[in-house]
Amino acid sequence: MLVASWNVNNVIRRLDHLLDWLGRYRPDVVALQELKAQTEAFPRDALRQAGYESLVVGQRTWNGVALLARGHDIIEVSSALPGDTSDKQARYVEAAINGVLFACLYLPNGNPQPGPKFDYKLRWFDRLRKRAEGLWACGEPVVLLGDWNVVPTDADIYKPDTWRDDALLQPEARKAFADVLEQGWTDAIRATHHAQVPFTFWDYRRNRWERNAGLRIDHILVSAQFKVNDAGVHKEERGKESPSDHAPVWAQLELRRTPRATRPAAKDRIPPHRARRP
DNA sequence: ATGTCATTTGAGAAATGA
Repeated sequence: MLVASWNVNNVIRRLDHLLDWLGRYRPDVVALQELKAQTEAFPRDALRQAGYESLVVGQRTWNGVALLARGHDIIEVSSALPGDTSDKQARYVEAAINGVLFACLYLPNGNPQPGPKFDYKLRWFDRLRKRAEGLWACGEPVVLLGDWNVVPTDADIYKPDTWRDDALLQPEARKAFADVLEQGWTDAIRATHHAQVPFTFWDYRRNRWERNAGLRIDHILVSAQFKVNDAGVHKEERGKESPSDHAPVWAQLELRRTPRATRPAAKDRIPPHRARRP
């Protein structure tokens, strides 16, 4: 199963690139962020003609997330991250697709820091950590993917020192990400690239694309039921004319034959009537 | 502080977010 995540930075402006990319790679499930469009304005029909059903949580001007699926229904689980009903920003959508739970997320950027925006980022991250904990424990295969707006380590950025004060590198944000990973999730890019990870974002300013001055802030985390066969970044999308400032990140996943994290193999299970005997 | 890109407000240029 090929899954991918892409912060498209305005889905309407990026529609041609998106359709072209979907046609070339045919991912099974796609998470989109920064739609910058209301739900009614989302190009649902164009995507359906390309073979994709969509579940959209849109918002005027800012934010907006969506899940796309090819050949399977999308069963909505949640259109908001639990934990704060007063939070109206469209940053989270969760759905079941072909027996797998997908959480598409767009974490707050948090700049400038310190300040209220950074506080919001950390609160949002804490709510996500709690949700991830519940999803990990539910026993189903789960994929958490999106724009996490966090550079996990200094190895995930071209030159950390010039970004040291940025919200994306703050120790509190890095710890929040590490705390989610600590639950057991596998970072698909990290697991397949080890020391030399690819970047996923290159700021529009200061010729950062031309200089490959990038950051790794888009992440795909998978639960223990999955084997990550391969993962990467479709970097060429960032080199196109009028690109998003992010490139798509992808992972080729396979369900393990024996989901050990869920339950033991049949031969190892103790029949209930014998287990109850003293 | 700057840069880039796009949008919003409100009617041109400035602020906002990323």
